[in-house]
Order: sequence, then C-alpha cells, then structure tokens
Amino acid sequence: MNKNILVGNAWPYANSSLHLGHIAGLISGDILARYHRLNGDRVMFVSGSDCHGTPITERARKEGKTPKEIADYYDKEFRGLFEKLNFSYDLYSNTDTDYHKEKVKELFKKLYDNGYIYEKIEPQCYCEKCNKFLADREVVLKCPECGEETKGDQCDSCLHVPTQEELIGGNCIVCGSKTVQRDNKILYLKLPEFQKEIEEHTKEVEYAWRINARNETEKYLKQGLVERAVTRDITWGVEIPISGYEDKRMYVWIDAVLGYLTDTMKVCEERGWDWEDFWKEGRNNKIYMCHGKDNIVFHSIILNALLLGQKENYHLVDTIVSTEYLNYNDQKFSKSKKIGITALEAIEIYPIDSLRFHLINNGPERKDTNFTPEDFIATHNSELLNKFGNLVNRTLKFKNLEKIKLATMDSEIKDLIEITYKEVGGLIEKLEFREATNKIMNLVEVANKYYDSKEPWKQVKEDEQEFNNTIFTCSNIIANLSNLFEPIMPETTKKIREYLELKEPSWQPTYLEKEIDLTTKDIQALFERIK
RNA sequence: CGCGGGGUGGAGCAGUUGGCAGCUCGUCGGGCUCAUAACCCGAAGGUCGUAAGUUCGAGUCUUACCCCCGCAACCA
Repeated sequence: MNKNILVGNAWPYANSSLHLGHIAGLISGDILARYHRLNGDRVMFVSGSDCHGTPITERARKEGKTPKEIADYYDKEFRGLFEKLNFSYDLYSNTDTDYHKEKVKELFKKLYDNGYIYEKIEPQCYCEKCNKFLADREVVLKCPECGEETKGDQCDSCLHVPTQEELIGGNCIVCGSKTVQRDNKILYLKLPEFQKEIEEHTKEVEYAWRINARNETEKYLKQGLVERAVTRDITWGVEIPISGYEDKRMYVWIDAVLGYLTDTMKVCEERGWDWEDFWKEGRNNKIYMCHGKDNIVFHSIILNALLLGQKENYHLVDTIVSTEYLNYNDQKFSKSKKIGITALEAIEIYPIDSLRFHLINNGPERKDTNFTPEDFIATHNSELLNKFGNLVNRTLKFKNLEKIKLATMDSEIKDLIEITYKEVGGLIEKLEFREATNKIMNLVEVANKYYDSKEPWKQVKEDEQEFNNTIFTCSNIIANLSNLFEPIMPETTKKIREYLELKEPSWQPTYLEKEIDLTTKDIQALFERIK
C-alpha cells in the first residue's frame, strides 16, 4: 500500500548566494517529503549543488580562482542554509563528487551506445592564441542589428540572437584576438526521437502539474523538439566517456538532472535499499520535481528523454512542481541593485518556522507574489502568534492548571479533526500548499471559537468535569495540529510534542492517552512577538 | 499582430461545469479576562479594468479596447 516517493529539488547553481525566491520554490519539496513520510510512504528526498559549467568557469577566470574554489564555497554555504531551514534531505550532495561523475558517465555512455547521442562536425569560432574553441557567449562582436558591442549568445541591448554566420570574425572574450573558423566535433542528443513518447507521457500525467509547467512543456512539444548539443569546450565538468572527446566536458544540464538518480543510488547503497524502487516502472512509485518556472523543460522534457534513452524501463517524472517567482517589495531580487535579502540574511533575522509558513502561505504557486518585511511580520504576529501560539498558551498555561486530565472529547471537534487530515492531505497532493495551510489555520480558528464558547474560566469554578472536557478537547486539537503542521513548521511541532508527551508524528488523528502533568514542564511561547 | 501571467471592498488573495460576491489581514463598535492587549461577537467598505454581445440570468462565455508584471542582466 505504501508508496515509494522520490522528491527531487532543483540543484542550485554554485555561483552565487541563494535568495528568498529560491527558497520559496524549494520549500515545496520539503513539504512533500515530510508529508509522505508522515503517511508511511518510503521517501527519497534528494538534491545537491550544481558545480560545473561555463558561468562558473568564466567567473573563476575573472577572479583568479579555480572553478572548484568557487563551487566549494557556495556548496558549503548552501549546505549550511538548508540545514538551518530544516530541509529533510535524505542526501544533499554535489555534482563534483567522484560517485556522481562515474554514474553519470555510465548513463551517458548508455545513451551513446543506444544511438541517442551522435557526433556532428561543425565549424565553430576558435581562438588561436588561447588555443581553444569558444562558446557563443565567449565571442565578442558588433551586433549586426543595433551596432552595439555584445556577446555572441544574445545582444544585451536589442536581444538579437546572432546567427552562426554573424559570429564569424568575432573576437575572443579573453584575449581579444580575432577568431577563426575551425571544424569542431560536437555530440548531440537526439531529442526528436523521444517526441512521441514524451508527448504521450505528458498527456497522461500533466493534469497534476502546475499550470505553468503544462503550458511551457506543451509549447515546446508543439514546436517540435530539437537536437541539443551535450558537449562543451571547457575543462571544468564531467568528462565525456567517448574516445576522441578527452578535452571536452558534459553540458551541465545533463549531469545536473541526472543527480537525482545518482543521489538515489548512493543513498540506497548505504541503506541497503533497491534504487530501482524509485526509478523503474511497476514499483508503486511516484516522482516529484520541484523548481522555479525557468527549470520546467529541463525536467519535463530533457530528464525524461535521458531516462527513456536508457531503454531500461525507467519511470518518468510524474509531477512537475514549478513555482512562479517571488518578488521583493514589488521588484525582482537583484544583487547589484541591492534589492531583496539573501536566504542567509533572512534566517538570521526571522524565525525559521514563521519564514517557512509565510513562504508557503504567500508562495508563488500560480503567479508571481511579493515578499515584504511588513507582510512577513503580519503573518508572524497576527496569524501564527495571535491565533496558533495563543491557543497553545491559553490551554497549556491556563491559570493554576496542573494537569491535563483524560476526559470527553467534543464530538464535533473530533469529526472536524478527522476531516481536516483528509482535506489537507488532498490539497498537498494537489500541490495546493497555500490552501492547505489555510485549512489547518481554520482548525486553529475553530479551536479558539470553541474555547470562547465554553468559557473555561467560568467552568473551572462551576463544573470541573466540563472544564476538563474543554481543556482535553483543546489539548487534542493542539496534538493534532502538531501532526498537521509538521510538514510546514517542524521546530514548532516538535515543541508541542514535548509538551504533550507525544510520540512520532503521523498523518492520522492522535488523541492523548494519559494524563499530562504540566507542573514539571517549562512551557514556552511558540512564537515571540516581532515589534 | 513576438510569447506568457494578471487586473475582484484599504492590502493580499478564493471564486470549479454561468444561478443571491467569499476568505485572511487592516479599520470601527461591542464582549470576555484563560492567554504574549492575545481571544470572541458585530459593522462599515466592492457598479468584480472598460465597452458591447450571447443568455431568463455573467466575476464566470464571446468580441474589441485600456492598464500592470515577467520573458536581457550577478537572479528562479
């Protein structure tokens, strides 16, 4: 009955610090992973730092460092960040490990042997002084459209994309000397061969996708898939396991998306599990991929093509969890303009669980949303502290209350709790996390209303049994909130479990089974007011 | 005609197959005193971007138009 669930979080590129927008997308993965674990599913939640590629190489050259130094710096930063955010990864690795590189080479070789990767000889810009082939972005030329000086991949001023002919005679971005044309060997992935299979698979599963993923993927499929070059003329990256390509490296997107697979293999080796349970057909499994909207086609098309090309009965990606963008005070996050804050800065000044809650409850699920410090503080103070925190306080710190005694649970509340699990679970599986948090908050609100209607401050003087029923019912609501909020606010729910002496959380109604002695406990407020 | 997203009470958003316009925050008035002045009740506030059309009936369908935001950059 229980499923094998693979949750893949996009591999952040180790070239700059992550900001809140990245986290707003990646938090989805942690919600799904935690939710499925509570459900008793076997979960593999993986990610890692994407260390290779041309941008890091360029930057290293400019700063006089090695690409590895740059990648290592950010890899370390990302690890610290995700740990503080309590992302429950089964493995967070990076693309520069020997394990990853070896496995990727095997997978690449398989594609080649199966005929999906083939060699093409094409003339390309070559710098005789630097002694290397240049990528488009490494060629400087005068834009034939607007006349501005620009890089060869796209004109910064008029957005014109130069043709191959227009690049002829451009200059090398490094040494400035005039380039010559020379024949180069390039390996291409035959994406068109997978058009039909990917179309069919997409049709089958995309009802569960975010709308932007459907639109974007359908657009590419409609245009018809085109071949993609999968080799690059750089020295920083995964080697090409084909003879004659010793001086080239793999296109980063190929090795990065295969990281989900190599991470799974690694964890399974360590745990004695069968990695194929997560990646092959007929294993009662499901694959989620979580990332921003610009990553969609790499997961919905390229990764699936790489899996199909193995010809080994791989299970394709089921669900694309693609978020829109998060803006900061109505502007895009920008380092140079100093707009927004990095994730590291955010976790220094804001409570982690409140930040997680706010990024979900205010997250860019269907359209770009806006993060402002004022909104965040409103969420923290008004929603979390006033409603949820206060409910816990007014119950567990009721004046002179020494014990939560076993009593009779209000039956309507009991029904509501049971319904809430079903509804919230359904919403999470439909990727409607915002609505899921609203549903849980609804239970909090009902609890506060119930509390007021019972007036326990009167009951305590007039009818002890009724008073005990009220406190017992509220305590049980809180106990269940610790389950329901577990995917969203793991630190807070852990505190509640300590207060109420609850065992491991799970996605089913939980009720106190023994008296709780409050006199021995130091009950702290769950949230502190931000002023 | 480049592509895409969006315009709903002060703010942020829901509104599935067309059927009395909802939620959270904020504001105002009242209640309570268990609680971190938190909680509860009530009220005000919208001609659903504009115009025309289809319909017994449109926020929801059709057409035209207006406005905002992405799609280039260190950036998801």
